[in-house]
Amino acid sequence: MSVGIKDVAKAAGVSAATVSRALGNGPVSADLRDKVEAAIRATGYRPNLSARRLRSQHSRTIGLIVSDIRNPFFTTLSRAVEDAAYRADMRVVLCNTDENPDREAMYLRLMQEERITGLIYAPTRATSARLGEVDFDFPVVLVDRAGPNGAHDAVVIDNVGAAGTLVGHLADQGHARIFGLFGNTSSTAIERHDGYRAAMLGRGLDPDARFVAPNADAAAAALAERLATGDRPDAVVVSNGLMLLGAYRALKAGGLETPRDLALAGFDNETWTELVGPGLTVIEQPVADIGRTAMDLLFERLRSPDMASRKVVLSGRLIARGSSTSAA
Amino acid sequence: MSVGIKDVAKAAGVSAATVSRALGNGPVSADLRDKVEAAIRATGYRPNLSARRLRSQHSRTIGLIVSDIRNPFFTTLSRAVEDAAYRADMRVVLCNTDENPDREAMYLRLMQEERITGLIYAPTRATSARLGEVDFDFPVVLVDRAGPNGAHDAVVIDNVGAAGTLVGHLADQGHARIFGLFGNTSSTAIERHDGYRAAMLGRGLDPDARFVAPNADAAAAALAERLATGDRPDAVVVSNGLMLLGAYRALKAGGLETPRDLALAGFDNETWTELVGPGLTVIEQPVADIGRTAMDLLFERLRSPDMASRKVVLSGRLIARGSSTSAA
DNA sequence: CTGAAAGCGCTTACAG
DNA sequence: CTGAAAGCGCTTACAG
Repeated sequence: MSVGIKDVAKAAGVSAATVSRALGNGPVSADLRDKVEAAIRATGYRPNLSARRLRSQHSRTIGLIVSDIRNPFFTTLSRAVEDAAYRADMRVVLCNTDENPDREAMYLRLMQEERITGLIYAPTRATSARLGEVDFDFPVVLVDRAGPNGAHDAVVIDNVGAAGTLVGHLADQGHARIFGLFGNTSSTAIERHDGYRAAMLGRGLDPDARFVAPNADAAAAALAERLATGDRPDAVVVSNGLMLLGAYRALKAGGLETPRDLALAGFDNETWTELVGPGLTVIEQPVADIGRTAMDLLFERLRSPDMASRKVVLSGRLIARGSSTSAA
Repeated sequence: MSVGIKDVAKAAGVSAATVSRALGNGPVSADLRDKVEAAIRATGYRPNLSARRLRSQHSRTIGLIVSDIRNPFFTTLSRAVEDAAYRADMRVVLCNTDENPDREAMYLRLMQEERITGLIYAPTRATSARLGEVDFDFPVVLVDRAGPNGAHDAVVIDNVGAAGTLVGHLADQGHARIFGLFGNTSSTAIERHDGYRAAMLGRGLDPDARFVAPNADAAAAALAERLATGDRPDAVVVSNGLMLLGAYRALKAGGLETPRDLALAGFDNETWTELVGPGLTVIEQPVADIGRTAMDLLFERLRSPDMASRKVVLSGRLIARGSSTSAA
């Protein structure tokens, strides 16, 4: 029923090998190449990628494992990865772990079964620590979250530094009681907490942090709870975009305005942060750059498998907006 | 190097056929099944999906072609599709056309080469019209944008009705000069325009519409231009989330506030629409339902290839917020 | 329930 | 440059 390479060969009066060569720009005379191309058009032939991958032992497939594509950070990252992949004539298999180690393990298995060429990977915290012990059959580039040093190539931002910048900015505006809200599933959140804590202590301020699930609802609940205690902080720092959204909603629900009642700042320059009230102060991450750089590292690694592993650290950029200025 | 099914067979003391059966829960005695499972654990065997697909003639792969995963509508849709796919133990190949017919054609070719099981597809407008003529080797379910009637299964919302609802709502608030801004690449935008136009005429109001590229910048530029003409409309309706964002930015940039100077309403209940000013009035689409329904239709179609084609029309829901209330 | 054999649709040495 | 043949790693009738 479906037309195969032999049908094309027959139609063109050549061997299947010649058709294959014409397809993969192997050495074929112009004469035969024309005949093959005509036969392909006539038959509507489309090569079977499964057969090609099996025979050639190249899947030309990039795996991409993230927590949730709906997180704008990963949405943008995935476009950058896909664009780079398709430019290199490769496919992307996208997987969402929802920060669930079981799903993650299942997808890592899938990556093996797909015999992927390489993996771009944001591991959950549980897995991240053990990343030195496992070895994969393909090169891995970690994004957003680095693993044990030296185990894999990685592209991250300077989370400790960025969190410190945020605290410094708030302190410069006269805030002293800065409450920190951090995710509890990624190494990234831990690092941001470390940067927060170090910057607080460095300025003689008391750290006041909480770790919660990295989503809007959990962040909103945690902030509401913290505000209900009576001794209200005068600024809040939040470790990612989804949590920042939750924090903003909690303030709104509590009838609090920023910066009037409380300063608010966090990570990820999402669309809405610029639009609400006087704008929210955020650290902007070079997300598309992270994706492109990760693909670059991957391709270089494929070329030079034995090169020492590299970690590229990009920096976040402080965008100071109304939510943090004019101290209380 | 890599361990294959024969290595497992040898380790377990059985034939490759038995290993294959144990993997695919074919008929295997408990005894041998145990041995095979032990051998798999011992060898770390992972089946090669390319080989399996080639031999079984089932790719267990769903294609998903959308314009841009960064459009929140498609972000949410893709998660719903992926979740349904992985529940059915299938893979998803995600493609972004950027509304570019060439890219689209290339991805349709890719779908053939992957021998996908079925396709969830939001065609560009150029292709949409010719969809009755092409026939694919796999079932297709259109989403967001329907094609020529009866050609394929489809899941859409009632765009004409929803746009009419929006116009009706604005008119009820006392607005008469309602400017409409619509995308120029999708049948969806056309339908929304039709609904807008019909509702305007039905109320004795003069339609005043423009079609532009469906992105934030183009919408912002078009609205700014329209406002510069002097005879300012008192309400603006916009046909999707990205364009609504552009429109909102243009108002802000022009020092205009909503609803004080102008009412604003549009499609897609994106996060930020609830947060800005008094909130933006929008039509919310049941996006995850659209994705799930599309997958349901696809699976039913695979079961019953000859069933007459079905179009499921879901309805959008009006969420009236501050941006449209209290007429000028 | 189990195994030996054929074959899915390609690509790639090998020989010419 | 070209073709005949082997083989990638599986699954699936076929026979027992």
